[in-house]
Amino acid sequence: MARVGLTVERLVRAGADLADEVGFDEVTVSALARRFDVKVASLYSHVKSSRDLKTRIALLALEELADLVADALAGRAGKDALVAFANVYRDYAHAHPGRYAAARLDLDPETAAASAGPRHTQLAAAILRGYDIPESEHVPAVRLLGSVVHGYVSLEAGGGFAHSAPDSAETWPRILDALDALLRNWPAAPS
Amino acid sequence: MARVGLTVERLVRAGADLADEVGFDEVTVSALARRFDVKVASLYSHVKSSRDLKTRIALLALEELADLVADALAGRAGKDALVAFANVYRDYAHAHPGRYAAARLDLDPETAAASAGPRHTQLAAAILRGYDIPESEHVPAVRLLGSVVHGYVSLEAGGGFAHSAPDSAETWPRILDALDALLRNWPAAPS
DNA sequence: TAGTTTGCCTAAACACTTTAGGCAGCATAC
DNA sequence: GTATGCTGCCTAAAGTGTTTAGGCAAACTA
Repeated sequence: MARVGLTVERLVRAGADLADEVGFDEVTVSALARRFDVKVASLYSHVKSSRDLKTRIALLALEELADLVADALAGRAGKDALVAFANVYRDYAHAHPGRYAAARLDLDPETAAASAGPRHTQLAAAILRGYDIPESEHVPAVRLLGSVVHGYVSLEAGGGFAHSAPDSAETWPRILDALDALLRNWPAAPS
Repeated sequence: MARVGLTVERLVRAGADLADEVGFDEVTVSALARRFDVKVASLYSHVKSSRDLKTRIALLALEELADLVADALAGRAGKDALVAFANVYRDYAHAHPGRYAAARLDLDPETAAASAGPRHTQLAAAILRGYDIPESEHVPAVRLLGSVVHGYVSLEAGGGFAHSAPDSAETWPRILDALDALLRNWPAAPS
């Protein structure tokens, strides 16, 4: 019985690759075992359950994404930063659809709090430093930013823009122009 | 063998209810059979497969939503229409989380084209009539609108805003204010 | 080298999906 | 009012995924 050298890390990484290939919903403990040419039960020493595996893949994706965003934002400000920020998500979703889907998995509150999720919020907030938005409006502005980026990327991934012209790649820069314009002219809060 | 009177319509409606109760991912032919107190195999005369069932639930949800949006938009224009439009989606997602998730199912191109999906696009486009946006910018504007609404609602549903103040219900009106402001001051396309 | 840990195994129970083939309830035709 | 046929729900069975219990051998540790 040759030992293959399974570890949680290897399993999670392979699971993420599998997700990118066949879709996050298709990631299964069985499929992962096949990929390592190992019996299914063997994985259960490393991973508690199918749900646990998926959660770990989600955490990996969130980390990777946060690292990429942090890199992209370094040394940029204003629209430059905004565009870089948004493109990281969109490019990642295209290059790693399974991982991106994983990053959208509903985590339970404690897990979510310990994940890279909050880092994403902070990074988004950092972009606002390049714009003149009152502190009190930062939360809604960050949420809008996240909504637009996630919304566009996810509708695009779901084929929502596939059957109308022009191509979704063409309208994307316009979306960013609009977002930049909005942040430059953020409306005053009503009295 | 008392006949229960299964029909595709009853199954799909019950499936949608089930989705709202336990989550769309948990909707299963078996669970549906249990709900009708009928053997699993019996459902397969009405529904081709589990995938078929889910697709039909998705189509139902898209129809319901489009009808609600159409109703809400009747007799409204400008920001009034925008707010009504966005609220339909958000309220629907809160009241019917499973149906809303179903509406986001990836449909194959032909099915998607025959669904109420295109109606959603048309309804969103109708909102722009209340704003002064050049025809050539309608597509990006509609996509932005859809992205913000879907993005916010889906991040909210995923608990993305759950662990930061203020409550997501409080920032929502500000998001709509911002969206309205953006549509009123849509940036000119770069030369 | 002996003992302990630990990695991967076999075996088995349980759930969901899907197909094949059977029998009985119901509607129609006479 | 009975015969005929369709259809709805059934039983049976095979395939796949999840998960747990318990075993054997490989690899550290002394």
